Amino acid sequence: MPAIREHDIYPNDVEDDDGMPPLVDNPNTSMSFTFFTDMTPITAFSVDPTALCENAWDNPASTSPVEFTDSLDYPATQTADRVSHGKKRDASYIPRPPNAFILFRSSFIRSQQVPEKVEGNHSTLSKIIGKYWKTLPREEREVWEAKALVAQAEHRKRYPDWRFRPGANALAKLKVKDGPGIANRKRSTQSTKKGRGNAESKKKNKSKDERCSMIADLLVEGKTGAELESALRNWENGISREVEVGKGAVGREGEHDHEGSDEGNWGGVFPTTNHFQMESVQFSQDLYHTGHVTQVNTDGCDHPAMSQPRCKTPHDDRFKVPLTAMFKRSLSAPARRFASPSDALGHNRNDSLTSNLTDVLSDTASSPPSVCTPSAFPSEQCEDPSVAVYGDSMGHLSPLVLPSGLGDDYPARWNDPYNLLGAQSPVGSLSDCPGLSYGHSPSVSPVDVSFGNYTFPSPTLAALTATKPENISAGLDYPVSYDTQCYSSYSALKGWADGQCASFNTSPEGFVPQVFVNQYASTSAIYEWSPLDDTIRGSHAPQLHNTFESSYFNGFGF
DNA sequence: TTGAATGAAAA
DNA sequence: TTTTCATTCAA
Repeated sequence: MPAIREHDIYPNDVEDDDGMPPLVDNPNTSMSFTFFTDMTPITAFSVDPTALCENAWDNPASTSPVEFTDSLDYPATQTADRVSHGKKRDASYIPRPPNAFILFRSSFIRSQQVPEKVEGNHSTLSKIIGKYWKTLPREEREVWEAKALVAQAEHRKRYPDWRFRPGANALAKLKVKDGPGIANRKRSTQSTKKGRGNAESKKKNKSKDERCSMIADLLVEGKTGAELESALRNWENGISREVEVGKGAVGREGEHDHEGSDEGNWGGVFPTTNHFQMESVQFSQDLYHTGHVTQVNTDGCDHPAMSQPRCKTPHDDRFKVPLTAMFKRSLSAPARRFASPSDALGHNRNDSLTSNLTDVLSDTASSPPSVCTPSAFPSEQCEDPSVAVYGDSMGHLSPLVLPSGLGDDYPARWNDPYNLLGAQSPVGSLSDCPGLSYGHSPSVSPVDVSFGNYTFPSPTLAALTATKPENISAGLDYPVSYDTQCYSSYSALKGWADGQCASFNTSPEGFVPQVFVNQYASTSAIYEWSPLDDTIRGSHAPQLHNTFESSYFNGFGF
């Protein structure tokens, strides 16, 4: 009996009664995409991240032994002879889209910077790369985040009906042996992986971990290949000698000891002479000459923003919120149609690239909303306007640069969160919204948005509605729900459709009438968003519920 | 290894 | 009903 896999087809929904699309490999999608070859919105990358789209599924992996490339080793179509993790996959298997780290790791391994002699074990390599990953400067990591988003979008286009089904394989295994498959998975205490083993094995693991750390550090120093091998040998010899003379093992010239933790206390600048930066992560210094970047040194390194050297071990908050999450912030975030004080204060609006990525790559009907904005919302039933929940400040957003030139020619986007594109409302104002205390109208008609060579259809409220599965509950399986695992609430933006109020007087508290309708909540609710402090407040649900229907939006072009 | 996504337990 | 978190799976 073949194993059940996440891509397996459930004919006639016999088995799959969750209301979600069947897990069908449907490469013959009817979706069409317009290509705008004259649009190059991403100049922050020396290589257009969308290039990945061309490589991700169609091209074989780079054959260059030294090039640190971003090409992906994904099947154009699922071929029977492809294997993943050494597992045989059947012809219709659809792998998951890679995340940023996976892309980075793949590229890194292909680049063969770490000689086989130094480390050939992929598990260990993963550890090394993981450590190295943590040292990546923010902007470098953002490139991979961007690539991952592109890969995800590409994946979504290619397999619109695909859905991740963790445990499908486990379930199959469960049928074979009585293992802990997803079906009978029980919550347990924290993973017992760590802490296992006796003292000796722990010591061994620590030693291995130190070696990984050392290799990662050498990579950060720019040592690769034979040079890396030699430097590592020296270090290992040093270790051996110190053990011999009874000093015990010391980590990396005795400078520090991780004590099993990745979070050391490296604060000093570590010279970056990385010789193997791939093309797409070689950032033009022009990026910093545009005046767009006002990088704050929040990484604990004493350095100007220009140089962005690495710290051996970042010990700050830079990556506590995944950049990807930031990229996603505008999915359901308010469109800032009013000049925000933040803007007035000169906040750089360069995270528009982030927005571009988000908007381009997002499919509101199936993507999770931000975990950054706001971190939590009042419940739909909240009636207390004092319950204002604070989201992230704009300052936490990506410092990526809006390419000069982008703007005039760039199409307006329906959910441009900072209205960087200067979209004007095509429809009227409050008076156009009869029967409502708060008028609303779409700020712009939905438009397709282009990203590199790709144009993605703008999500529409209609689409949102159309894809809402029946009989859903509690946000689970809901297309725009999001469980962030670590970073607060998914339910914050669940089911929220953007509705923008047209001209309306700012409330005495400074709240701008950005109106949101959670039409999928049990009770529709309307909230106001303030750009003053990025808070959401209020609920005007009861009295407006009956008049605030999606059809109303539809009447305005959604 | 990191990160996205899921699903189910806990709150 | 919402939040948390173990688990799977991308390479």
